[in-house]
Amino acid sequence: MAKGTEIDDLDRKILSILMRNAKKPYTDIAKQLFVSGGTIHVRMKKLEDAGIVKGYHLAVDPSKLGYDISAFLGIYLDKSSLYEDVARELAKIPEVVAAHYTTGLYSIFATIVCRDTKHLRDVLHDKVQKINGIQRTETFISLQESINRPIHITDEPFLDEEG
Amino acid sequence: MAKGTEIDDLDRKILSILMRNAKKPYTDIAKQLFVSGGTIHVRMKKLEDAGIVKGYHLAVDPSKLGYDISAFLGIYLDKSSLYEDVARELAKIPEVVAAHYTTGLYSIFATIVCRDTKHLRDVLHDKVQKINGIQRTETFISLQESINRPIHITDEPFLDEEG
DNA sequence: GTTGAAAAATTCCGCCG
DNA sequence: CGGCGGAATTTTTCAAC
Repeated sequence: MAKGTEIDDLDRKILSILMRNAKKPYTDIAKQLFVSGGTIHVRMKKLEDAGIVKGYHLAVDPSKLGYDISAFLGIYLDKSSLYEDVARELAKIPEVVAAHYTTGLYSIFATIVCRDTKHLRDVLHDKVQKINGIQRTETFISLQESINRPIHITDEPFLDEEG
Repeated sequence: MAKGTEIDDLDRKILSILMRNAKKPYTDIAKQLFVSGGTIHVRMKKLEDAGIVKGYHLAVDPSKLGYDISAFLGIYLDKSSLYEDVARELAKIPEVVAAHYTTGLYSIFATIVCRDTKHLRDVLHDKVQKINGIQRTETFISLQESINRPIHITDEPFLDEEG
């Protein structure tokens, strides 16, 4: 895996700012970091071309859209070699927003977001449990999300809007 | 909890598009949905004011920034009443990117992102295990992330870039 | 990495259905 | 009242240095 892209401190600072507020104008970031707007643009193009920046996403409040329940699923497989097949089936369930192949107790760790407890029950019973290769699942319902933030990639404790 | 904001199908479609690509120009979205650019702007302002849109984030590839290990932590507390205190301490650890108070086996479910196995070991041993009130933890290392996507809020199976 | 000018997008406001 | 359309402002983009 060739590593043809050097990331310096300026790149990390730009990313750190945009991870928190992707709408911040390049001109503002430039002022904050004491470089020109063009430099931010060139750096971002490099980071996008290198695949380091994967996309720009809107963060929404699921509960305000009627999605009140999120839950984590620890999934036991009949055989761990079935991982690919099961992951493909999980991807077909729109309520599944994340899935990881993991070490430890479970083979797959998935996150699902549902409207209410009935919806959750339906997804688990009618969709997840029907997937071939899943032995059983353990469900952890999230009662409260206390932390949700991007990874921290700079030395600074905080680097956010306003310059 | 007053519910003073009605979300219609147009709002949901706009959100669905921007959740996948927050950089998409309002003018493009307007064309795709057969309304004017001004309408997109007004709707987005409403959605932001209502707190439905919480922010705009850059998605980055952690491994390309040298963060190769992500892991899930199932945390057992001495007493579940300690949740607030423990959550506050977890928030001080920069490597902790998510934490949920959950039903089921664990009291808290956390996600951490680290550079390598040594870094992970240091975070677990020197930071997490030192927190008062944590009885023990179970660690699930993610070997592969197969699904990671926004919640699905429209009837359409897909609604993305290009109009 | 910078500058400055052209192109594009966002934002705002008066008008219409 | 909610959507429309154009004009003013701001931002992005891209050349040459």
